Amino acid sequence: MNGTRNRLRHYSTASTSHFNQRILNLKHASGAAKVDDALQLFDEMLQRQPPPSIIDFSKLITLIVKIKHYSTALSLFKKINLMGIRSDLYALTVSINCHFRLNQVNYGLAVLATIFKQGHPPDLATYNTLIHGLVLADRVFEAVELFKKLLREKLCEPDQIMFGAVINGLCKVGHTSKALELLRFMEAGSCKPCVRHYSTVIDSLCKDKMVDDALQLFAKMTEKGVLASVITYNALIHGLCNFGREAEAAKMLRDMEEKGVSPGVDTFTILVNSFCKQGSVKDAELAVQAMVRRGLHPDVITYNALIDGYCLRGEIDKAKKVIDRMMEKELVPNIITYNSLLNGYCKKKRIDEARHLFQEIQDKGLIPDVFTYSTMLQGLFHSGNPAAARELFNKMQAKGQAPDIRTYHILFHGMCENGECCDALVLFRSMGNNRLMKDIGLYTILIDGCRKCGKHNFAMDLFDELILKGLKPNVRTYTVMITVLCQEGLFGKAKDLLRKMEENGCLPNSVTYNVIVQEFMKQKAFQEAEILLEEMINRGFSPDSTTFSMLLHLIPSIGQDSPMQTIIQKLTSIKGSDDRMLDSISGVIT
DNA sequence: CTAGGGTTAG
Repeated sequence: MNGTRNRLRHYSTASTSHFNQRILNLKHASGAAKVDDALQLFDEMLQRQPPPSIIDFSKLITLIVKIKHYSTALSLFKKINLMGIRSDLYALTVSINCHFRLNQVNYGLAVLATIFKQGHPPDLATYNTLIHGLVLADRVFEAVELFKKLLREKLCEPDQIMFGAVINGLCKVGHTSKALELLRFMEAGSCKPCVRHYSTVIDSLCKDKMVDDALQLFAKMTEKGVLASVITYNALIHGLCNFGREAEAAKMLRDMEEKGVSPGVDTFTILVNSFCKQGSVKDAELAVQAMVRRGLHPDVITYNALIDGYCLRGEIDKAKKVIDRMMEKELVPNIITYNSLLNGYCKKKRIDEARHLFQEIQDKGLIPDVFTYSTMLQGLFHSGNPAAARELFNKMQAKGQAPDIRTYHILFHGMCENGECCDALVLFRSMGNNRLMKDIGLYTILIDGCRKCGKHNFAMDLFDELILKGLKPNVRTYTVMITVLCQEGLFGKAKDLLRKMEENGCLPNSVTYNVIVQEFMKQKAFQEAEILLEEMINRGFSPDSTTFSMLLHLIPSIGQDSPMQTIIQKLTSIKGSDDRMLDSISGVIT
């Protein structure tokens, strides 16, 4: 009797270790066959008598979860349960995770109910899975509520992972200040924040345009002896770049290397992208050289940034050369690569080549996405073919690519640009009460579109309408509206609106002032133009080239002691002050 | 926590 049991146990252990070895082998395997191999192993395990334990099955299924085959994982759990093997807390927690990832939150919660029914209290890992899952499913509020309940009722002691999930959730929904509070709470307590927590909040602050606060937090973190990681630096470099602070970003790169943190391909890609966006592809190329010198290989994303940079400047041939360069490195251009190229053609109104490329993309087996269609739409409108554009707009929906807000911006702008503002308004009205009707950008496009079509009344009605709806006009909306009023000769109202926008917390910018000054000059309201010109200069804005040349043409016709004369003098002396921006940058990255 | 593409005022 005893001998039999021992032999059995011995046999069972041997088979388990056999499976364990194969599970371990699979763990380090990669490629497409991995799932198939795992499934085969699963079947073998299922047939084994006596069957392996739930622990062994969970090990295997966890591998399948890691490659994101959540529904497969769930079906395997179901199979073993049908075979009479009961899930333990670990297995149930993995199931919850799968349901959440599949956006089946309610099923996940049903599994939680099973956990309670089985009489095991959930452990920290279960709660972490729940909170993380709720955040992933965009149910951050519930995640935070659960977290608070756990704290309040002392159901568990939150660890760094739980704090991390909550901080991440708060940042995700834009409550960065709450995340910051939680970070302070951690600093004061026993579960101290680590780089990940700081990095999440730093990244979120940067995305909230509070780069300086992010830098402050970075300094504080360093003071506390927490070492920054590549991710921390990437967030800061990205934030700085987004606000044109490339020189500081480059300094940050230096700083990280001095501290022994190696920048990654992504770090350089951020810089490449940023240099391209602000028009300096030359610096972008230098950044690529710098990364290669460090033994890093530019990837598709890096090359795409460069290609986009060239396309934005209309240098399509150079962009194509970059594509050749990346293909030599055996990197395959993707839809994003071609979208940039398509955008290049469309912006240059090379519509035949754009159409050709659009076909070529599909011949290559790539599927045009919202970006592709939106870009092509814009090209068709821009080259004066609104009918073809409308047709494509229908086609994209038929092909299952739903237009997004930007597609609609392009559509309505395109229609108005082609004199179809009445059709645009009809279409706008027919769209019902969805998010589009509350989009201030779309209203701005329509107002300006009606203005360009000469329908000033429609423009003014739209403005009243958006105010009635409680929408907040932005600088662009006000600027367009001021133009409408000026062109109607309603100078008093235009000036009132200029004051009112400020009262509403929306400061006029350089474009606003240039537009109003130009309109006043066009209609020979020189006194008014002069006052506003003075005001704009005092606020640190300078006339654009149009305003400037209008002023120059005025010189012969105004008196020597006119105030306009002194303004012109003032202007000629500050000319040329903007040209020393980009020099410092190329020198910093070496 | 992790870099890339399409949109609106002169």
